[in-house]
Amino acid sequence: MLAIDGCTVKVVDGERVAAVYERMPAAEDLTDTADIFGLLSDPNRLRLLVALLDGELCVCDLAAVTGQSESAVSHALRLLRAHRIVAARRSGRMAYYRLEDPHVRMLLDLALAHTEHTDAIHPERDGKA
Amino acid sequence: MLAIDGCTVKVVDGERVAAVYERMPAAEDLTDTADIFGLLSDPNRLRLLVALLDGELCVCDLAAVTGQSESAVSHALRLLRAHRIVAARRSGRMAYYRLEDPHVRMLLDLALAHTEHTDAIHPERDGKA
DNA sequence: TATTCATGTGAACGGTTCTTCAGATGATGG
DNA sequence: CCATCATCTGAAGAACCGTTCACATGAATA
Repeated sequence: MLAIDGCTVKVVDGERVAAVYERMPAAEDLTDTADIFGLLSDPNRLRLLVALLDGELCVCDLAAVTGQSESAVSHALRLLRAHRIVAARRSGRMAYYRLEDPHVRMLLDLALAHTEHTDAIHPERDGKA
Repeated sequence: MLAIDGCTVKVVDGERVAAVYERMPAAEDLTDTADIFGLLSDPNRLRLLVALLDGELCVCDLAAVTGQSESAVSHALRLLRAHRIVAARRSGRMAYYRLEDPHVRMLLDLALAHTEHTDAIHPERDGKA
């Protein structure tokens, strides 16, 4: 038996449950991490970030490379900018964006390194053991 | 000028655009990667996966540790199972789940290692440069 | 200053996703 | 066989997200 936020729940392996519960990161940290993953969960945003991996690009070039409308790119960059994942440099009426968050860069590197030589799993069939 | 899927677009730095476009991973790979990130973008699913980092747990223990209904846990596990991120071992009427995908494990390790000592960015204020 | 151009923005529509509920399945024990 | 228990499932409603459109902003140029 284990008391979690005031409610007692039945469990099978109480000790493991208590131990895992102890090690569980704070709720706030988990939602922050989930937010980051959420920002990377859109193919078009992913394309933008991948495009920025080797250096800055202006909005219209980003639109060209990623095949999106400039408005869509602007919206996406706004989101990424709000989370400090991306930063803008102004030059006249142009805006040059760069990948600012080294943590996100690592996640991207790791993720891309693997997708290149792993067969993706498509959930057509249910993974019933 | 650059021809992308039949449509000619104006660009500022044509060479860079062409180079970046060359290095851009296949659309399919990008959507697969985005899907993975999407699966990690929900706090409750993240809790489940974190709970499974050190070993298998049954559904009801997962529900207890993560503070979700058993139904919600079952739905989440179904999704993760369909993508082979998680696998189930049956023992009578119990189902013990484990983290099956080493790639996802690496992403989780990397992400959690950083959230512990980085101040999260909350987009209350716009990140206007 | 008027025009053009790159970028930014708000509102709205359409699609997807998360949670819940009620019930199904399938194993266990009397 | 009947009841109970752990898990699974489908349907439904609400909340969320991404794209588009029309327009705003603000810099460059004439």
